[in-house]
Amino acid sequence: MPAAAIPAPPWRAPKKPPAARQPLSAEAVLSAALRLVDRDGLDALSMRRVAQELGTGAASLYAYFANKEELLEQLLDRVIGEVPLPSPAAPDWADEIKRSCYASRAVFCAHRDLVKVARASIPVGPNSLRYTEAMLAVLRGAGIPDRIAAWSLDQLSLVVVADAIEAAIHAERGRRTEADSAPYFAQVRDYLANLPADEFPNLVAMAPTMVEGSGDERFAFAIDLMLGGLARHARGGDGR
Amino acid sequence: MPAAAIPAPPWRAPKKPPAARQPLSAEAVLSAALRLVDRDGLDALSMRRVAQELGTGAASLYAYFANKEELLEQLLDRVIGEVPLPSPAAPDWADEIKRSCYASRAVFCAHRDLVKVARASIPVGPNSLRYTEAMLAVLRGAGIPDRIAAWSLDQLSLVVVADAIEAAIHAERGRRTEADSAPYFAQVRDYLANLPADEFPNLVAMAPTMVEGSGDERFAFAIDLMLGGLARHARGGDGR
DNA sequence: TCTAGCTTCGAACACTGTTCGTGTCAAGTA
DNA sequence: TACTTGACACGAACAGTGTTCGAAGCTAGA
Repeated sequence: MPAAAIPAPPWRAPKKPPAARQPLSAEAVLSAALRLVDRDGLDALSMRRVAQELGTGAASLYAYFANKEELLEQLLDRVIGEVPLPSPAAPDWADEIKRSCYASRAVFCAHRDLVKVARASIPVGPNSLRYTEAMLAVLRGAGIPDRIAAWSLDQLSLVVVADAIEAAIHAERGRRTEADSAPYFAQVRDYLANLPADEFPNLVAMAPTMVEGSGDERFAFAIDLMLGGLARHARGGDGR
Repeated sequence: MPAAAIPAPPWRAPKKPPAARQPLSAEAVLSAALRLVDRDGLDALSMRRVAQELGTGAASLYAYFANKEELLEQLLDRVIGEVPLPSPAAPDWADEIKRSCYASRAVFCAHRDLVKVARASIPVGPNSLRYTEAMLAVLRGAGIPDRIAAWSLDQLSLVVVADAIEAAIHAERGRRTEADSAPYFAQVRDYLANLPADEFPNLVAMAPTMVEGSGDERFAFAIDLMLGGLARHARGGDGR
């Protein structure tokens, strides 16, 4: 008669806990990756850690993404999908563009430094395409010629991304609010003010000005500068 | 009588070949690093390979640079030193600024993708300071208010750097000349043209326009857009 | 001549992205 | 029901990274 309940040999036992994980998919990987970036920042996003978040190994991810770059690309597109699309029916086109730029910046800043991956400016993801389409509709609706519209949109995106990256860098270094940043900017100002005045007369004189203005103010200025140059191409002449 | 010319025991011998190397210095490290970037690109620049270029080990570099970031920072400043400074005595300030932006772009592009390291926009190296000083002199000389001058300079640098990065990315992928790029752009154009026309009417209609214009033309447009917005702040009103 | 301090750097650490080959399991076929 | 097939999963390994430690070698001062 066989002995009941023979314990499994311990050295052969461990297997793995089923972990109750759903069967893995590109969607699940992206969600895990985004969770990780939001929690620990872009530098913490390694293939191993994403896999760990899903209770698996790094090799499994390569079934859904050719490489890390592709994963990041799709992750960025997913975030861009959070940006509300501008409406071509808005009464003031310039205002609508401006509002949309602010919205983009806000979305990027809400995901730590993920925006750093936005390098190659040509957008290919579905959400990026939708956004580009909507922006083009607004610009063309304002009577801006196609060439100007296409190139300006490039430049606007560039400014938004660059500004979001800068904001993210500051935030990562603990300068999240204006109050947090004050000591840092004061330091920069003092450094500039104490340069040799004969070689750097302008920098010395402008030291306070150089660090003036909040991130929001500088961003607003950049967008306005761009739109100011753009307005003269819109319907109705030079746009003043 | 001692035997002459006893060969050293081979198993203890190797030591190292003197390699006729000068005693290592921050300058020498930077030169080696720049040589490496120019030859093999930024991705090839690892501490080990820079050290190898100098016939030593990676650990030696840390006597001169706190870390890789500091090395890259100084490397970039060195390259910025190659840009000729704009002259405040130029007859047309806008033209001088434009010329300087072109010169910067050319210098960046001459060093492969090194420009990618230009992220934190606040410049601290001596050459960056000299360049900023000279640009500020031109802008202030044009009667542009200090705040506007400071913020615009930020934006101009941003555009120059971003454009140089984009050019570098294209170049790294073998699209160095316009002829090299043609097949790639044709591909992008066809992709856009074949999107569903009901969801992307503007992108489909503008497909040829989206890829129109050489890198130089687009860069010129970006700078002009910026200067167009800036001109209205210069002495003499809105600058048309 | 002997010591003190500085420069140099081999070896090691803890990571990274990516690939290979095995292992597992469900569906389809005989 | 038994067997095969194919897709998915993933541990282990590879070649590389930035950085640190501690032991050597060298030079200058006593």
